[in-house]
Amino acid sequence: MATARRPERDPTRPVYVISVAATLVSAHPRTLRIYEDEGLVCPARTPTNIRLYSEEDVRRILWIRHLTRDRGVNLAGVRTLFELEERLGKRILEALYDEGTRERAEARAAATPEASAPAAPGARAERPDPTP
Amino acid sequence: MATARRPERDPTRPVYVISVAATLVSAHPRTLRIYEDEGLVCPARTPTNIRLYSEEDVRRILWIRHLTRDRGVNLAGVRTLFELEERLGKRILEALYDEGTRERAEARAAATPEASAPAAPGARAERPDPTP
DNA sequence: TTATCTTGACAACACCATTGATAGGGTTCT
DNA sequence: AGAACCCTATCAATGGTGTTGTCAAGATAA
Repeated sequence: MATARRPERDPTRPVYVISVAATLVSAHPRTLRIYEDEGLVCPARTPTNIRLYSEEDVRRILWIRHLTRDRGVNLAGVRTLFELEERLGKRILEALYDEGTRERAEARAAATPEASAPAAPGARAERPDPTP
Repeated sequence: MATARRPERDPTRPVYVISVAATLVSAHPRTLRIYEDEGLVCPARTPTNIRLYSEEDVRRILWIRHLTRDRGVNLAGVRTLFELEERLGKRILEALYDEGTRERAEARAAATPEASAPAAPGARAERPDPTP
């Protein structure tokens, strides 16, 4: 705090209302509500029940969009993938994005402690903290 | 042959023609051909081009049946799950079947080197050895 | 006040999974 | 040789899914 230059860059912070989030992921608000009904995303709510999506929520939705649109996976498949990811502990989905290089991925996993994902396929550049 | 007591217990051995394999997994032969067209199974062929499914092939198909019928995952989702499994090295799908025990799964993964699968969920007692 | 949010229902559209039937032709077994 | 199975390929019916869209009646935010 103090400086107030960088207020709160927490990616878990709920900030986007549904219309904004829908625009960010190129989907209909209706679609986002369906994702929530299916248990794939859980946006926060204001005290007055308005949905607020965080960066992380948006990222998650971008994964859903990628899996469904680019890979043809249905929502049941997405649910299974997410469940598997949670069960196994870590970001297994990103392995799909390392096109053809498994060995190097393992080497990198041993080298870097975090941050190896080239962001979600549809996601733009996900910089953890540029702090200009 | 010889003793015929323990002929070949190799689960990779191609033994079942399509009609038999279809019966084993409760599916139409047509369906099995579709799975193959989709690249989800690769049964061996006789020199005269007849499909022969191994125990492993049958198990794989049982996984497909479980994922599609019980979990509602479509074939694209199955493909993604299989791809992920191959990318990550090993049997991640079984984590879905360990109802509610992740920590123990990790402990077991460090302990046992192989063989932990309780067979495919939908699979009925999976007789690996009819041995007539 | 006006725009945007909430839930719920209904619908259209195109695609998908599965089973099934058909055709013409090859293989296996009795 | 004949029956029963396999091959590929095509066409179709059935039921389900993903996505977008709209309408309603009401709460919230600028």
